Parts: sequence; structure tokens; C-alpha cells
Amino acid sequence: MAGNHANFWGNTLNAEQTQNLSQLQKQRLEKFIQLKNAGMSLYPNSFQKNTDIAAITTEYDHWDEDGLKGLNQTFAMAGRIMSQRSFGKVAFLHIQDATEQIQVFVQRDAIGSEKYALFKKMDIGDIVGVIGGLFRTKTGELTVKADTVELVSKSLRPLPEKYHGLKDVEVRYRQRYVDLMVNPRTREIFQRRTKIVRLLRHFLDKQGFMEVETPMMQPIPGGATAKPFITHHKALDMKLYMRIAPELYLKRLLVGGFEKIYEINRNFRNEGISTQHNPEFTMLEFYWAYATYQDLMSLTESMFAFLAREITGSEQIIYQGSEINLGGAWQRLSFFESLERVGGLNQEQYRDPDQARKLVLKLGENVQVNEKIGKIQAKLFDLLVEPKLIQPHFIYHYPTDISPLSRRNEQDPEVTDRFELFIAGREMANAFSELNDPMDQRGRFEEQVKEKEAGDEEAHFMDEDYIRALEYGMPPAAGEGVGVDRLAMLLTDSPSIREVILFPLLRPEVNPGL
RNA sequence: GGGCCGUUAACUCAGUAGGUAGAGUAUCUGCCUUUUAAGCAGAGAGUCGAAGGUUCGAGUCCUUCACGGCCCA
Repeated sequence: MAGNHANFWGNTLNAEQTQNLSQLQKQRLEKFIQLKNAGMSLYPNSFQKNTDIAAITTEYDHWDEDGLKGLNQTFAMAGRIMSQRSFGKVAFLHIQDATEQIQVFVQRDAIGSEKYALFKKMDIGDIVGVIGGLFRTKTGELTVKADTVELVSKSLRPLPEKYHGLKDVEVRYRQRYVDLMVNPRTREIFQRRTKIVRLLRHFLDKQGFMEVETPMMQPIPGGATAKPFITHHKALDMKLYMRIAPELYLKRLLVGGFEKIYEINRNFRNEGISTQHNPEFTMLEFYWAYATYQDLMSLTESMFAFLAREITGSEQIIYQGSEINLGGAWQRLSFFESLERVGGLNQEQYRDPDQARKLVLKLGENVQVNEKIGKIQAKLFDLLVEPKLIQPHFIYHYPTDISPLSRRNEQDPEVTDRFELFIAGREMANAFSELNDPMDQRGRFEEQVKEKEAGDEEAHFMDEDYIRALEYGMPPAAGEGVGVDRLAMLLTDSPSIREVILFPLLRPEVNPGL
């Protein structure tokens, strides 16, 4: 029989490939050939739907039997066969389209023996077109009584089990198409994610922000402390970086005269993978001229509360078992206050470089000998404060030497008018009043370049064109970045970023064909 | 990069003390015209992640590797 397969498919499948198929795949291939030999098109491009399944269930789910009888209307729908219960001369299926599932009743005497014989060759996983009227079964389920069932797309691989679904996370991520087919929860997460992004746009549009798109491939990667991916443009023979942030381009647009702008798009950072990090991730950044970081705190509060209400119906959400209240005004602590009040440190412990460094080492983290105090303090914060910030907290006035793009605080130039937002022990947003003094900015870049030369791969590059833009004069402004994936995690109660990214990065599969 | 855990039929999982591989679902055959985790009877289906090693004998013990997960960095 293997020879026949090869013959039938021309050179598509050779004998060895056929041999490698599982028993179930071989059986499906047999049916494929039988249906083909019966003159059936297995991948026709002809089925005309006239409704979605949800449209039917929404409209008729509450109709009684008599009402349905009097309806006298036929519907044409298409969907994947998800389950079937077959009797001798009659069968029940559930088919699923993008919107819903519905039961289909197929009767030999209604569609004819010949068509019924072909129908019996169809498998779970096949996509079928169904035309028929509605009725209620003995158990009361709204059901389509098929006048015809047509094969629309033949499935050559078996679907995972209906009861336990697909659990293997590796398969779920690699073959997301299967995960989406069989796990309703996965569909819900991604529908919800899409809704979140739409609502973000809606919210910002309503506030008068304009959406823009800036380069994702940049000659000088800027706007964040991160290691970039490097790529190359052939025709220009030019080194390019995948962007780590859109920030410096968005601020050029402030110079150009746009006053309220935002961008939602991918950033790329060449770092490890974890439950909270994927090398490419989606970021919202928005910039608001003549506003300050204080204004952004209020805007952020109303934005998150709005999202929570629209998505979950409440400002109180549950994330991984913790109740989180996104409503009202959130806690605000300065960076140093948080080290004291949340981290339990005294001034000497975090202000004295020696003591601070020793403390970090004691907590099991590495720290360079000549590390700047700001970086050491940031590590103390990550270790002692961040995990404890379950309810929303704004932490403001970050040290200047870890905030090279932020405006200095007018009272204390050693800190900046910057805040980060933490929810559920994670950084959700980073925002600040923008540094628009070109001289100060040049000095800060120069500091960064020194660090880069000292071996810090994450330090910022000098960007002369950005300085030039600032020299034309940028209005005072505040800007913020919000991690969209983390927001999606929060609002879908997902423990890992991979649950909210359709195709998270994985190492290549050893044997993708199997 | 380090530690721990996992990888057995298409899917979900068992696998005793090292003795030659099991269940449910799915599939196939037969019966079955209102089922819904349909039912009854029967059958087939495995490179036990890969490669070495120990052993008379390895899914099981050891080593290395691959992929994944969690934690740490």
C-alpha cells in the first residue's frame, strides 16, 4: 500500500516518509485516497457560508422546539469536526468555527446512502460545510439537522483527546494551531489580549494621542538599557540593530511638533528567557508634551482601571490567587522610601557604597567592585522591594545614574523625575519627565559610553542625531512605557509570558515533521 | 550559566524489586436512527527523547547529549 501512496502523491511522499507515519496518519491517508478516488475534492474552494455558529446560537438558543419547527429556514455553516457519536445510520457531531460549537445531526435517510457512505469517511479534525435547519434533540440541545455535509478540508493528523485536551506545554507553544483548536482557554487568552491592545488604543485616542510608527531597525539602538540584536542590510552594506525601544524616535517627533503621540509595537532585547521575558515583546510607549511624570501617574491609574473594568468588569482583579485593586489612587513611594519602608533598610545600608555592595553580595547577587551606587541600590530594590509590591505602587525619584534619559529633580539633581509602576511584584511601566536639555543629555550619554567601553553591553550608545534634535528645542514632556505582554498576563491571570505570546521563542525542534 | 523535575501509543497518563509494555480516550471491524466523556463485542497501534555504559537481562541503574518546565543568576 505504501507504494500506492507514493504513486498517488507523485514524488510528494516517498516510501520512507510514508513508513514514518504513525498508524493513525496512515489510516487517514487511506481515507484521503479513497475519497479522492471517489471523485471528491478534498480541499475545495467552494463552500459558501451564510452564518457563523455563534449567530445561530445567540439567536435561537432560547427558542423552543415548536418555534424551531415553524422557522423553516436553512443555514450554511462551516467548522472543524471536534467530536462525533456515530450510530448505524445516524451520527452526531460537534463542529467548531471561530465563534462557537454546535451539534450537527446527520441521518442516512436524510442525506442519502451514497453521501452517507462518504460522510462516514470523514474524521475528527476535518473541516466540513453543513447546510440544514434547526431542531432540538431529546435532551434539548439546539442542533443542526444536516441536509448536506461536505468536506471542506481534509485533516491528515489526529486531534488530541477531547477530554483532557492538549497539555504538553512544549507542543502547545510549538504547535499553537493545535492548542488553539482544542483548548478554549487559549483562544480566550488571545482574544482578550487583542481586546486589551484595542482598548489601549481607544483610551489613548480618546485622550487625544496620535498613534505613530517608528523604526524597528535602527542604526543606533537607544532608549533602554539592554543588549540589542544585530542585523545587516545587504544593499546598503549597513549594520542595523533591532530596536530595544522606540523612545528616542518618539521624542524626535516631539521636537518636530507632535505633542501627544504613542506607539504600540515590538521591541527586541538580546537577553535570557523566563516566565517574564521573551526576546521580542510588545511595548506601548506614549509621550505627552507639557506634562510631567506626576500627570502620567494619574493617567496610568485611570488607564489601568479602565482596562480592568472593560476586560473583567471590575477594578478588583485576581492574579494568581492574590486580589489586586486597580481602582482609586495607588500607593506612591519614593525610591529611597521604598528601600526603607518596604525593604527594611536604613539610610547607611543603602547610601554607603561599601555596605550596600556587601548587602547585595550577602543576598546572593553579584556586583562589580566599582559599580555605581545607583546600580547597587537598584539591585537592592529588585531583591528586597519589588517582589513585595503586590498592590499597585508607583516608585518615583530613581537615582540619576541609572536614568540617563530622565529629567533631574529640581530639588535633588541626584534623582530624577521618574517612576516605575509595580503590580503583582513586577515592573509594569516605566515613566519620566523627559530630559530635554541637550547639554545634560550629551553628558549623560558620555557617561554611558564610558560604561560601554568598560564592558557594559547594556549601556546606551551616543546618538548625535538625537542630541541635534534636542538642540532644536524639545518641549518639556513626560513619557511612559507599558509592557503589553505583562499587562496581558495580569488581566488574563497567566503565570508565564509564553501564555500570552502566540509563538514564544523556543529552541529549534529536532524533528519538526513528526 | 547553575540546581531540581520531566520526556513511555495520536492525546492524557500508569509502569511495582532490573525480567522483555499497560489503561482511558482516539483509531479500525461488527451491531446500533436522538447521542453528548453514547453503548456492546472484538482488533490493531510503541525507536519507552538520543547515544553510550553496567548487567545474563535496562522503560527502570550510571554517563553524556537534546528538548521542555520550575527556581536561581
